[in-house]
Amino acid sequence: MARPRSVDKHAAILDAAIQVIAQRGLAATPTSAISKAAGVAEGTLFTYFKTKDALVNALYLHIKGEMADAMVADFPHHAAMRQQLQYVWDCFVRWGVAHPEKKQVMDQLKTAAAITADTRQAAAAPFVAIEQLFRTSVAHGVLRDYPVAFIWACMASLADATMNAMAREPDAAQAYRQMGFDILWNGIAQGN
Amino acid sequence: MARPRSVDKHAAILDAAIQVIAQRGLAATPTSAISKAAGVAEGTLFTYFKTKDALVNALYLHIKGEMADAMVADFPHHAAMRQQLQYVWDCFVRWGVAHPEKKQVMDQLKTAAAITADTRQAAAAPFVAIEQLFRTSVAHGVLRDYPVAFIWACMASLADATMNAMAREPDAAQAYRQMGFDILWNGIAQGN
DNA sequence: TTTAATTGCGTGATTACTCAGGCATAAAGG
DNA sequence: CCTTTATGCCTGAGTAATCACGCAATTAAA
Repeated sequence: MARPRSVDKHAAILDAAIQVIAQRGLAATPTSAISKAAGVAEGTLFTYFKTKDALVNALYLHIKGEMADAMVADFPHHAAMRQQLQYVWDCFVRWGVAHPEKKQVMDQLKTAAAITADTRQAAAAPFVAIEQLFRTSVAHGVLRDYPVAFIWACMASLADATMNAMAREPDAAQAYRQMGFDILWNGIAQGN
Repeated sequence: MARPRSVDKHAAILDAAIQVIAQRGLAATPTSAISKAAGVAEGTLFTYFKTKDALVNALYLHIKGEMADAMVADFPHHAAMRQQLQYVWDCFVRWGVAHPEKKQVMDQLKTAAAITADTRQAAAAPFVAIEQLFRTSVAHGVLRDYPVAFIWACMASLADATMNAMAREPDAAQAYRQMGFDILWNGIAQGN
């Protein structure tokens, strides 16, 4: 019976937040800059997000969800585990290079006090499938018997370093992508 | 002919900044909180550091310098390269566990817009010795022929993941320390 | 006696969020 | 199909709070 909220505006605000935060840094971006970039009034931002912190948490979930989507699409369910892992790695790392602003924002949000523990937990949910891949690989003896959470953390941190190298030297991006994966694979795969 | 600046106060301000920033996050720590924690007046903080950004940059250099010191002391110059690398790794990772507040602050500063490019470059200087270790290792065929800067980035990121795991599960800290190093070593050492 | 550190209140700038008035939309009723 | 009406979105100037830093008076070292 009333004017509905606009999905477009919701998305525009999140997109604007990505652009502005990537450029200016989270601490230096006032809500006014975000609303202005989104093409809405300052007040409107607060009908879509109760507080700035709420916006930032929503942004975190939004970007993490996109990352997970990119890694799950076209997953080679019947390939060998090494191929599956490489697929996940490639998606991960390519996503970062294809969306540098989003990666920069994630770098900021990772350590932001505004992100609650609940949000961090919820953001991990879409990645259970990949954790399952690790679990299976360990069970089959393909990977060394390390805690799955630790393997995941090592992969994420290596991917981060790799994406930075790819961004810094775009000409050698493909080489770094493979180097990074080789380091990961040699690090965690069971030698024989 | 005049009252000299106090080395103690300079140090007290840096120490206080570490404590407060680790607890509240960089964005949420006003200079007043730092000066209060340091036991000096607000104005005094600004005779030791021109601006808040200057303080933050000095803090970055201070902590990075400490890290480098921890890794260079008692370095086993005549040991095998694997032992040398493991020594560096152990120092690095133990430093993080021994100084959790400092590590937290570094996590914040790593992505802080306040840190200038100059500061980042200056902070890298004390680590040239370790970069040299990598260079030599690559030249001798001990490590794979990857760019030294990339190897360094991978080590730093893996160390970060390892320190987080050690902090989360102190009982398994030693196990994680070794796991992390094994992953690194297997990842970058030349197989034969 | 001179110089500069020290103090802590003052201040101008910034910012997250509010709110009153206006307006668009969806449902109800004809 | 048109009108009515209730609902809640949209706007942007306003506000209270916060903060980095300045400054005039005071104090301590040389």
